[in-house]
Amino acid sequence: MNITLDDIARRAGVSRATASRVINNHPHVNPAVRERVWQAIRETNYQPNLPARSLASRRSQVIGIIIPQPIHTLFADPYFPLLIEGIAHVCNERQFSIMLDLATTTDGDPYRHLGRRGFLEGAIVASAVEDQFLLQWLAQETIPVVSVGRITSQQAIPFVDVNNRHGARMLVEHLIGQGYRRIATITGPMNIVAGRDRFAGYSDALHAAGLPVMSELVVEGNFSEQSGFTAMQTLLRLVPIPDAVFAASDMMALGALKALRAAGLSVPGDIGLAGFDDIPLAAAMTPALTTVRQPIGELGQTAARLLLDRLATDSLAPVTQRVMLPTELVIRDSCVRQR
Amino acid sequence: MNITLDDIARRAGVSRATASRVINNHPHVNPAVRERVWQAIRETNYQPNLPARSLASRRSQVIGIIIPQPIHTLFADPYFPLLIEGIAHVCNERQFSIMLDLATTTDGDPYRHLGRRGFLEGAIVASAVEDQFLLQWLAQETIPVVSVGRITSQQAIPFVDVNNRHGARMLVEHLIGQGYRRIATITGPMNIVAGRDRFAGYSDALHAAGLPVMSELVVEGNFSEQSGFTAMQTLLRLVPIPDAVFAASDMMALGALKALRAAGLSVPGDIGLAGFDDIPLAAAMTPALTTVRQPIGELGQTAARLLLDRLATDSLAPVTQRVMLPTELVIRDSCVRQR
DNA sequence: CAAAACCGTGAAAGCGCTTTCAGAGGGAAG
DNA sequence: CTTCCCTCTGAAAGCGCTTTCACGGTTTTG
Repeated sequence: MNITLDDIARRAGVSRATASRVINNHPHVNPAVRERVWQAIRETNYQPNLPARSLASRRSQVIGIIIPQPIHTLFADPYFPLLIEGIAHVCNERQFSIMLDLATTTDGDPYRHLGRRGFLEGAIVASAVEDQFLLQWLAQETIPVVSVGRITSQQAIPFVDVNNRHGARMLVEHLIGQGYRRIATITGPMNIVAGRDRFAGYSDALHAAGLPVMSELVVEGNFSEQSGFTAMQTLLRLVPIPDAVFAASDMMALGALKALRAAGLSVPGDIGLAGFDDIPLAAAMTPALTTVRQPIGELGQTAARLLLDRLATDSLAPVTQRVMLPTELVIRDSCVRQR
Repeated sequence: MNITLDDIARRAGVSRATASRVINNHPHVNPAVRERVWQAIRETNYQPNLPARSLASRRSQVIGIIIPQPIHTLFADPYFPLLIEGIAHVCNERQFSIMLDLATTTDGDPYRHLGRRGFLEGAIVASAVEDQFLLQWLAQETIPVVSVGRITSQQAIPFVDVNNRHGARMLVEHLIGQGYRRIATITGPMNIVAGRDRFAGYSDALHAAGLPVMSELVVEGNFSEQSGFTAMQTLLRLVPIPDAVFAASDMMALGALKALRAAGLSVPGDIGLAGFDDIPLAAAMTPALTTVRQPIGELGQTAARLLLDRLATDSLAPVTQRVMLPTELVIRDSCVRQR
């Protein structure tokens, strides 16, 4: 019923093997023959059968994206869409398909063994909370994995990351330079490397300036707007309140801003505010948010390239690659010390 | 190297056929044998090879979700995540995987023929702009498709939808009941049925009340917050300005609200505002938004069930099913006529 | 000018599963 | 005691492709 490679071969007067070579762009095929085969393909509008191809070649041309978070939280923050877009861009170029593992992100069995089952050739894992499921999966899975952001306990996994610590430090040093002294921070989740690193950068800057890190000024969030709102409310109960706040993500900064507004405080008039990520929204906020830019799309592209390059070279050597992308301080209006 | 079904069969002392029967829960297998096979599977931690299974059975257990929009717009609105979540829920229950076709939503070839290529067993298409690509794809693809929202020109496609027209009418009648007379609307895209229907409901309500539909009071948006903002700015240039605005999506209502605030107008003090969708944000806005609730998650679940049921019955008869889900008027604080 | 290298091609052997078919055995029906 | 019909099982034939191997023919090399 469906057109198969045999049909094409017969139509072009060649063997199945040759037809396969043409489709896969293998060398050593007479140009005239090559053209005959292509013509047959065009005439019949032939579409190769993917499962058959996967079975025979052991390559599915599909990679998975694994983000261990509920799907709605996943899309509340523009970070992930931008990351995925970067990945998708590279995958499209190289004719790979992407499977967003939604089972992981909803209520299904997390981490079904799509790799061992021959479905995925590789996977990109992002924003990895180091939970038991993830580690178990990584241990059992046999396909190449690239991580966006490091996973502490799995040093063998290639990753692409930004220098969170350095970026955060630059930012907080900027705050100190503006004259702020009682600087609070709303951190990311401390079970994620990015969360810990940005906090470390905050500490670094304070230490370097001879300022103490006071635990009352440190509140843990989870990168979401809501958590930023709540954390800010906590900070506002301090006496005196902080004179500036470094939120470890722009979305948390947004939440914090809303809490400040609700409390009748103005930014930067009454209190300075800074974020991290430089999502598009940051520039559009009032006041425009001072933040640290991380090249999110590039992060995705790089991760995809790392993975696809690895898949292309059949060398089984575990190429442990690490790529660090630079961050950049973006100074806007949300933390200007008023005299 | 990898464990195959043959290994399992040998280990359990049965034929490959029997092992396959056990795995697929076929009847007519001796319980004792069944248990032996399961034990072998457990002991070896066997994972069946998916491509091989697809090839042999012609069923991949994967469905596609196709939303013909750039990925970042896709996630700016909570509508799609909620829809996807609904679909994912049902798919997880039935051991199906979901492929979010990101090639469609980014810059790749839209609509690769994943179905004809044996990769997808079925597809759900949502928010379908009736462009040439979509129609061409629908014409060529041979797998079952279910649509969320109708596609005018393709009446044969089963769909699940809400009664947009009726919902919009109820809402606008509520506005009229509040005493508003100069009621503007920011419509959805008019090349999508939902956009046209909500506008039709608006017209219905005005006609029924003997009010004219004035073209200056109708501005087309595209469901996005940004478009709501822009459209509201347009409406604010009218003299006099409208006394109420019906935005055909909550996100557009949010955009409109921001434009009103920027113009120094208060809602509902100076102007009434209403939306459509009842996304979680609607209740959280200040003022809380009066809107029309559509059961987004249920929409996704129903679509998935329709598709999966269809796949389960091998009957080739094109079962054209239509499901309409109810909408509900949700009255909050954004359009209360002040006396 | 023989040997070696290379090019272009087809036959055939799988990849790991599902599914049909046939058959053995046992109990119920005639 | 046949005949028929279940239940359970294995052999075998694919599903549609890739890839190895072998082989003739043509070039290049020493």
